[in-house]
Amino acid sequence: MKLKRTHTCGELRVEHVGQTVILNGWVDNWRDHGGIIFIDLRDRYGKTQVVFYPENGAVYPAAKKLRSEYVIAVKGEVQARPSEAVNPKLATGEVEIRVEELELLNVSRVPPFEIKDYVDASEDLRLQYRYLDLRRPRLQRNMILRHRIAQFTRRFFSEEGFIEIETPFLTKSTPEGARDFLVPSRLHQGKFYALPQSPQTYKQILMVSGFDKYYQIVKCFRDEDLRKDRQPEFTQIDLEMSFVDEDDVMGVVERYIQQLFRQLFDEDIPIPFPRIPYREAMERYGSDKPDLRFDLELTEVTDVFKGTEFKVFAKVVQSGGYIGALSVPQAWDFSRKQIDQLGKYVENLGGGGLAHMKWVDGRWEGGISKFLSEKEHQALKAVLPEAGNALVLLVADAHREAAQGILGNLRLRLAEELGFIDKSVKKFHWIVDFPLLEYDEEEHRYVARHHPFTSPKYEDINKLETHPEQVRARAYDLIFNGNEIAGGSIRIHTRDMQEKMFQLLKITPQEAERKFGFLMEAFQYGAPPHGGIAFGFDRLVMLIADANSIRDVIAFPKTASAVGLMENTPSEVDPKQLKELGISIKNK
RNA sequence: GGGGUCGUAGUUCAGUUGGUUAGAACGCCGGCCUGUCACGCCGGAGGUCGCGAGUUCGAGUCUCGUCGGCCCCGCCA
Repeated sequence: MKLKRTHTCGELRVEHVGQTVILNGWVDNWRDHGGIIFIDLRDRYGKTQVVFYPENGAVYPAAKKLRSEYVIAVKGEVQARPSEAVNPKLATGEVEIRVEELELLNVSRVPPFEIKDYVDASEDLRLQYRYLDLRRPRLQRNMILRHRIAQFTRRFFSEEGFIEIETPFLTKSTPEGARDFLVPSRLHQGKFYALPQSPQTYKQILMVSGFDKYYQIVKCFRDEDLRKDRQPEFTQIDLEMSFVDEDDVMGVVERYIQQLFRQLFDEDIPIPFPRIPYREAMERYGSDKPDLRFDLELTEVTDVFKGTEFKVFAKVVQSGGYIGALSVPQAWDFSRKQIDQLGKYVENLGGGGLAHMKWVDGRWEGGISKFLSEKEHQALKAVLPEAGNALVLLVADAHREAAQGILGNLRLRLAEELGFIDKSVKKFHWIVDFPLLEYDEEEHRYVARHHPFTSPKYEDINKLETHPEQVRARAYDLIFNGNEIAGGSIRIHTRDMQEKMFQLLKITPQEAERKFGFLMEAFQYGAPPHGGIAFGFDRLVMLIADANSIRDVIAFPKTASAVGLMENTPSEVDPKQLKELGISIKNK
């Protein structure tokens, strides 16, 4: 190319008037008036209007042929626009380039969709032509935002004394947790590496090595089904610190979030964040990641129905279950159809059903009201929050948390439907005191709720063998507007405790040795007390960018079925490659 | 693995009870236009109605299957 840019397309202002400049970029929009031709030239910095006049016989005919997404270089003088032609919507809107020279750097086929934020295209098309989608201002903004947050993150943790250390991608498959992506070994046929679900064990080993404060912005891999906020490969901000307790880890995270919003967006986020025990979150909001931008709390009404004639509830009460209610004044006039839809939603969540009744003008009506006694009517009214007319939704289940979870989902759905959520509000809080273990019905054993390296709370250690389900973990999750954006814990750092934990998880000493022997051995050489946390980086960026999906903040994401539409992955491989790996494909 | 939803022009969508030649907007192509900026005006081209069966005199429309996108449940320590 002859004409190399002297400025970007977002740069020129009135003070450049009179200068001769060169711009490079893409034809964003062209307006041919028969005589004068205007072209908006675009690059990632912005747009600048360039003007071709018919009097310039050398370039004018070539300008006539320019089309969308052609790549051009223009040389010319910056001129002030006539006052009536200033475009206030454009940062460069007070000036334009009177083109003297034009160089066509490349032509473009007509793109499958327009490179404009205001033009919609289906997501599969956008993913297939991801390079064009990424050329659009919105995704460019998202990627640049992601870059700024990543840069801030490195600067912040470095200044806090954290060392960035890379950990391997070719790692060891582990029995607990998510399904691993496996990588076959050519040099060791029949053996496999696993891509890391997280650098968990490596960062703990780094603590044993004395690195004290470690961080990394790192890819992690989990072979599980996708969601709008879950991709098979995703990025974590991973931290680990030695000689710390919960307050130290949570403290540095709070400073990080506060500084992030202050330095990047000049926004004040108050710290420390509230800490809500897991139990309380479930009781009040029916979620371990409640959205606190709106109220609407659950009410336990189990006692109201002690000795009830209403069979469904009677059965639940007898089995020691839970009955909870959600009283929604704003939904008091919901139609039969709307309530039926809520019922279907509950069924889809795996709930037994949704009971309802309405408090209208001082009395109960509709739904299950006719099956309840006058005493129950009064007791229910007394226990529910004071309100006028309201729709009351009731969920009963033998399993307390199952019922609460369903009510929690209803709470969220109703909040969205009824517009309770103020999008401008940012609510951060911690969930703490998680159960260490939960019982896995399928495997008939306890499994770690967080991961098997999480330390139990000191005061609960004596319950490890007698009441494992009551033991609380030294774990904490950071919730941002109802999204889990970080989770971590204080770890086990002695071999004895780690062995005890594996024993509780019904992992045999042999298996523990085979899978985690290196970690337990390391613990025998002066492992310091340590703990850490990991952020879902994509999620954090998604929430800050106000994007609808994690895919909008990842340059090359996969579809919901884990397919790369642009490059067509996964794909079959050459039989020769398989042979080298000692792998044969079993036909279905 | 299960549930929901969508699939019609290059794109975003409309398409009545199953009935003549499947429409609109944007984009694209051609013409006109010297101050537009999501320019304007005139004209034009453009369709395997995702794919495959079936029902029917007749299917974009109904049925079954299948493929794909998206959302949810399960799953995600």
